[in-house]
Amino acid sequence: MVIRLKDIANELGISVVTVSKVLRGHPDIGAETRQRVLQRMRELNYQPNLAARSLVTGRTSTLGLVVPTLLFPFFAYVANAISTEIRGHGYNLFISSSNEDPDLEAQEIRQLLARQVDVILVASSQKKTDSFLLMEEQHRPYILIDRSFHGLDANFVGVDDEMVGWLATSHLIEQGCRRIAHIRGPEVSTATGRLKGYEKALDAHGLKSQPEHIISLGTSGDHTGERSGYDVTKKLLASRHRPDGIFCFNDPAAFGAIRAILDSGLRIPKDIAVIGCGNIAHSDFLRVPLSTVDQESESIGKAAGSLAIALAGKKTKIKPTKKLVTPRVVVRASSLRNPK
Amino acid sequence: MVIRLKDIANELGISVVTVSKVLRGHPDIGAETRQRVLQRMRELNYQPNLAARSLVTGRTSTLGLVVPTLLFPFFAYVANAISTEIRGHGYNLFISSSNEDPDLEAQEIRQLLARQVDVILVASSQKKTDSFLLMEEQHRPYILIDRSFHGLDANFVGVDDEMVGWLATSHLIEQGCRRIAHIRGPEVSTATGRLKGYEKALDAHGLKSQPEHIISLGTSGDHTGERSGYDVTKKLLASRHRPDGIFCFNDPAAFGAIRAILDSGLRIPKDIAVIGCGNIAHSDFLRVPLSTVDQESESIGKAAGSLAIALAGKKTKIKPTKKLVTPRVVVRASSLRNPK
DNA sequence: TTGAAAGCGCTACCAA
DNA sequence: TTGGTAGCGCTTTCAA
Repeated sequence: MVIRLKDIANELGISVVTVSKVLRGHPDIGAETRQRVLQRMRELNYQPNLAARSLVTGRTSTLGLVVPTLLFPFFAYVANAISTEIRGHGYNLFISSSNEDPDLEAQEIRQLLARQVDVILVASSQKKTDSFLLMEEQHRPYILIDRSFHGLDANFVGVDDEMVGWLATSHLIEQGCRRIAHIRGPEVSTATGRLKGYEKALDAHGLKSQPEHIISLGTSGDHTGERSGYDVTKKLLASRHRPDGIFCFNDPAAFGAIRAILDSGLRIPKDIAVIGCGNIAHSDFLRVPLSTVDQESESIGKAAGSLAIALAGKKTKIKPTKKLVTPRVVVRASSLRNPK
Repeated sequence: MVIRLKDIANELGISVVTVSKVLRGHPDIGAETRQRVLQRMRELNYQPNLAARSLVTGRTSTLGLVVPTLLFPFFAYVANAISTEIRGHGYNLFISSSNEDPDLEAQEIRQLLARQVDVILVASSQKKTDSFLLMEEQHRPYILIDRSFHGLDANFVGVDDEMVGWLATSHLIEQGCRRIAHIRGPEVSTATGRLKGYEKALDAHGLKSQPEHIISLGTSGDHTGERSGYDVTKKLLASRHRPDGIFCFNDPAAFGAIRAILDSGLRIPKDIAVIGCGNIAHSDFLRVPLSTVDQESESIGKAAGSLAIALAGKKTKIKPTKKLVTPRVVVRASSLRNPK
């Protein structure tokens, strides 16, 4: 019922090799033969068995993407962009989500290796680098997305997190904030980068970074950070030097921060200005439209997709590529104190 | 460098068949042999080449999912739920997005067929059923998600759209609305189902359905429906019988509707109550927290995933399964006129 | 309990 | 320009 090369060859009284060559657009085939074959393929709706092809060529024209979750829009956007980028190059994309669980992630990577995917793209939530060493060992190219690892010289595509922190903080400073707090994320490169940018911006403007103004978003059971954002903001508001600006690691944390501030009877941005990161959709419909730093997820996905295709099938390991995308500040009401 | 069955067999001085049997947990292998093989596999980090296995077995243990876009949270949630559901069953999921383009969708389906995926899951944006007939022809099981087709007796998993319309409209009626408008979606099953539920609810409560109160969301270039929602609501507000309640096809349209209503100096929900559909994340942080009908995307994904696994490898076509998930009204400020 | 042989559908290589 | 042969890594069948 499913047509094979051999069926077409038999029907037309020619060899499978000839049909195979036509299929792949091989040059040395007679025009007439080519036409006959192509027509029959079309009539029969022939689709080559790509699993069989893979076995011979050692390449599958598939990519594997592992993300912590698709529920967080950033990863959905990246996935969509990769998918769009590789379409038309004959590639297909396996997507699996690790639910932020390092062990599940390692297992997904092993599974994708078994699937012989040409390149693995991973937004990792691991602490250890075992999975990456496994890929190195098997000479499978891989690309880190969003989160990088210290001491691992790998392909990387992500936003320039230090610049994220720098831009967000500088913006608050420009708006007249002087006691700027930072609600930071967990111990991964994105959070440490943003923190560093925050500190540099304070320094550059002669502002002192107060230890009590850097507070960490708990992660336990709070998927997006909304609730934690609320809780830690409450603490910030109670501190001796109440901040007049807060840079939040991500938008959900900022949602929580805004709720906490309004609950306390303070005004945004007059008393406290708030800026988040991620540019979650519809943030301009919020009670207080949220200023944010856009991570340019589409650019990241596009760059990662095309890098993956470039890497696919390269036998020799080439020098890892690092692509840092430039973030962009989106100013809305939550931080706009001095309308021009 | 990549280990094969044969390598292990040679090392241990046994045959590939024996190793293969151990790999698959075949019963008739001696305990000692099994242990030796398993240990060596672990030491070498052996991963079977699944492409080779597929070629023999005719099954790939892969599923293909085609969605219009991952940018719309509903599809991201469904995809995530499918991914979670099939994990641990040894399945991997190809995800591709058609960007709402019927031709691209057809092409993606062909490609997935060539990949020999065991089952195809598709949230279709097609008008024609050619792709589905192709899958039938190749005896590939497929599952329609979210959108069904008239006259196509296929597996289907989705929310009960008629009940969505019924629940939303009934809720508005309970809140005292008497002139209820509906901003409907395009000519696909989801929109027609919700419209039908809307009309039935009006009927059941002795309310007349006014033609001018049913207005269609344009789709051109407005990805989510926000802008169209705004525009058509403006029209509704200008109509002779201004509605006192609006049921919107989806949440973004409702965002637009809310903006239009507030822009016109009217109050929500006092002058006009609004309810959407989809329960987009963070809708409780909006200027006016949005009431909505939750489509239970996780349930849909879970059901679709387990159905897919049940279908995989079934040679004979079995009677199509229809799974209708029950929607759930989420009441927030945009429609709550009579707090208890 | 173990293994030899055959073959899945395709492509690479080389000869005609 | 065409095609025979071999083989990709695995599983299936059946014999030992």
